[in-house]
Amino acid sequence: MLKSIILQEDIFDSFVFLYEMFQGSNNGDVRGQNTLSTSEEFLLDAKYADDTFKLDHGPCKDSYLGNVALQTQSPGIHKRDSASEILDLSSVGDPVFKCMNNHSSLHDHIAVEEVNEAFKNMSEYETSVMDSKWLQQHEIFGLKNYFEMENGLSLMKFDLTTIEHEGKTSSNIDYAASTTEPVIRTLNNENISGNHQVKRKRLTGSELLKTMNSDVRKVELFSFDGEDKAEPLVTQKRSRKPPRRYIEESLDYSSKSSNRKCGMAYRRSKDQFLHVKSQKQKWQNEFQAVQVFPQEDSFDGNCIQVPFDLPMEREHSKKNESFLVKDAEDCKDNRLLCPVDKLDVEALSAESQEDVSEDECMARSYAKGGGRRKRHISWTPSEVVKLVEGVSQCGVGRWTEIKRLLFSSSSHRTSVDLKDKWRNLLRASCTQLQIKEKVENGRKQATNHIPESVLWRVRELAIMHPYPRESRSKVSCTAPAVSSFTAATDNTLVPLSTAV
DNA sequence: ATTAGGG
DNA sequence: CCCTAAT
Repeated sequence: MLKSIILQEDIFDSFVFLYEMFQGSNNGDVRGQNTLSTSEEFLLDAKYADDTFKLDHGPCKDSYLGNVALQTQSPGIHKRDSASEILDLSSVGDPVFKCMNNHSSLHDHIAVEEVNEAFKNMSEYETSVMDSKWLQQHEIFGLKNYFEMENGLSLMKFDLTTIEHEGKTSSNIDYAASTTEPVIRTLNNENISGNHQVKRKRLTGSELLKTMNSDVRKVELFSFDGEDKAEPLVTQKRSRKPPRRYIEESLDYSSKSSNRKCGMAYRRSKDQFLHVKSQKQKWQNEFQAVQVFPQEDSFDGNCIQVPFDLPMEREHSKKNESFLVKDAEDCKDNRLLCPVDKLDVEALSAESQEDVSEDECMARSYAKGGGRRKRHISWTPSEVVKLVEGVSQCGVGRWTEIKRLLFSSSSHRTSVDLKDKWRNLLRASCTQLQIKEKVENGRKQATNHIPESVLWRVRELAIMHPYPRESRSKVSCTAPAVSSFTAATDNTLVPLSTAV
């Protein structure tokens, strides 16, 4: 039960409560109704905390950690790592609580001993609820939780010094043991360092940690009063479990031939180097395992992940709301976030030198994000035209050839991309044409940024070179519409001459 | 290594 | 776009 209490987030509040109660009720009658309710509260909270811990806490909402200044390449710090990150403060000489929020009655400095005394005076309940001995040793454990309190106005500054771990192949459990060693050890903690760590291990994949270096961090807690002026409270070394991003990065670094980290490099080398499939797939699997990992990294130090997912959302909303954008615009619609992207857009729309700038931008974006997913770059109409032309020349399915002929300059747009785009084009043309047939007078079918003429060519080409299988059904479903139209049109099977 | 196809 | 199977 004690370990559950440790996990409890509002432990500090509980301390405050007990302290107040202790002072208010004047040493004497602490085992009245209040105390009982306190005990229950503790138990309840403990249970709650345990549950939430099992749920792995989910994403963090508060953002006060965004100010954390990272001084190494370390990818970041898991804000809540529960038991494994309980600070080892047992060696702190005279630990004090320091209140940084004014609304608490426990202002300024309060010696832990006082609180401890408060507990001791609850003679009847200390055995059932609190373990005074344990409390003596770990008075401060609530401080860590205090770091994470919702009203936290605190700022954590992590001074990271990575230390080369001797045995690089230390298992996760070993690592965890060393991580939480001083505090956890005394906590009769089979549940914490046993179950939970094992669970964590399963999620992250034990292999990932094999090449980890353990890093020891000196944690300094600052309170800031509106200003940047920060006052160091506690300074303590600790070793912590490597966060997800860190895992990924060292995976990248550890494997020399892995170009996965930078998408550009990966794509490029894909064309040039020999590809070792088994290794690649192994990495992919591991990355997948990592991605399954619950999103508890509320922030990633040097990782700007947001722009990767955000644009997609933006794109959707934008498409729903203002869909009457012109063709020139909508190729930029999903890249409005960072100036780099705007650069990229401009480079894209300026079709001539798109290669160089694209590469540059891509490289930059990948360098930032770590490149777990290729950035979604909208297909420009010119690209679509090129693709259609390529299909008309080489035929459907010869994507590598098309890429070599027309997309050799653009290093993104792999052959697979071409294939996918063609598939999408097919679908788009199908639906759009259907819609158009259905609603002839519909106002400005802006639903497709692709020029209609291009779509017509897509259809023609689709008829000429029917797409292997899946689109066959799609084509067939739209075949009547097309056929009717082709019947109406003069010559549909001469697409090559019909320039766009 | 490429392609088709599902997600 | 990503991932995978099939070739």
